Amino acid sequence: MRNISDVIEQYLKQVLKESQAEAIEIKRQDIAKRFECVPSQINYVINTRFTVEKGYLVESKRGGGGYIRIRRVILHEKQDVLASLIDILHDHPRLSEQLVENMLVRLFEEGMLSEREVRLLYHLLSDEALGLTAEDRYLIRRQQLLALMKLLSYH
Amino acid sequence: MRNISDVIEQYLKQVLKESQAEAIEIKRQDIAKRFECVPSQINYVINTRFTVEKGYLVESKRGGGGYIRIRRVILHEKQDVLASLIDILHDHPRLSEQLVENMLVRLFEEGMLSEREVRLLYHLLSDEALGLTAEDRYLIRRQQLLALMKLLSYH
DNA sequence: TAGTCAAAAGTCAAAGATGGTCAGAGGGTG
DNA sequence: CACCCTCTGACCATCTTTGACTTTTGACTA
Repeated sequence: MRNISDVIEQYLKQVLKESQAEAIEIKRQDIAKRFECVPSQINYVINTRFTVEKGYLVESKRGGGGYIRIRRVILHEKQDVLASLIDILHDHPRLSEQLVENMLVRLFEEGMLSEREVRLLYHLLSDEALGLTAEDRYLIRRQQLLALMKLLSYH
Repeated sequence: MRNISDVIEQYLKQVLKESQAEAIEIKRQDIAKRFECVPSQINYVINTRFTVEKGYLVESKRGGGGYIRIRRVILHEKQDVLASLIDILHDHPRLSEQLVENMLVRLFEEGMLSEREVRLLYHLLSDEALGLTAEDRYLIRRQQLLALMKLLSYH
């Protein structure tokens, strides 16, 4: 594994998988020690790898007895997944390639898109395919992702 | 071998062949050092020798833990179909919904897209989904259809 | 009860680590 | 000689790592 962030990401996902529960609680300090990095590195990993659109919810508490709780979001209804993704679309003015990818992968994990469809859509929505200005790309992505959600909602 | 680019090309192909995997991951810096050239030389080699038409796919990541991944792919046997569609794209400045539909259906008939994929793409490329001005829609459609062809050109 | 303190976790910006782009110089070949 | 590859380096973009500084919380104390 090339960088420490990836290693920590894998570790946390492993722990999450092994614990049957839908959430795990960690101590930032402990994880930082285990991987010999500064504590804020853990925040970086969480902010970039355990995002809402990827299907994770993170809560935490400071002070004595503090913790970081990472929760895998489980939504049973497809409509709920779509609704939450639409919310995310509205929350993010800048729809980066990364965000688009995260959302598409999420749809795959939820069984709403095939792997091939994800690749296909990701390529069409990439910076490279769209060209234009960043602002225009954000707009197109929003439009097309909304159209996608709409289509998937009455599959 | 007369120039360094050819040497690097051979080297990378050798590594690719020897590793059983279908992809290799390199560090631009390392290769540049090994052949005593500037890093951007590696980009030159990749851009001129490892193109999609030649059956290679290249992905990369910047920053800490960055890499360049070169993947061998098998070209789709229906290159002629794609080429003719690309010609059509270039011949038509105004890519109407109708034209888009025709092209997608053609790809379906050639077995290159599933029915669902056609529906999906048609929806995303529709006037309704795109909004904007007619001129902008033509542009986006061209860009995205070209990206689609490129993607379909290999397995 | 209010104040104090230490123990978490959070934020943010700078520094570090890679890879990408582009335009111009250099060189070989018809 | 002209033209097309190659090669180079300055400058850019992106992702990661680090550390100083901030905020929150709970326990202890006056």
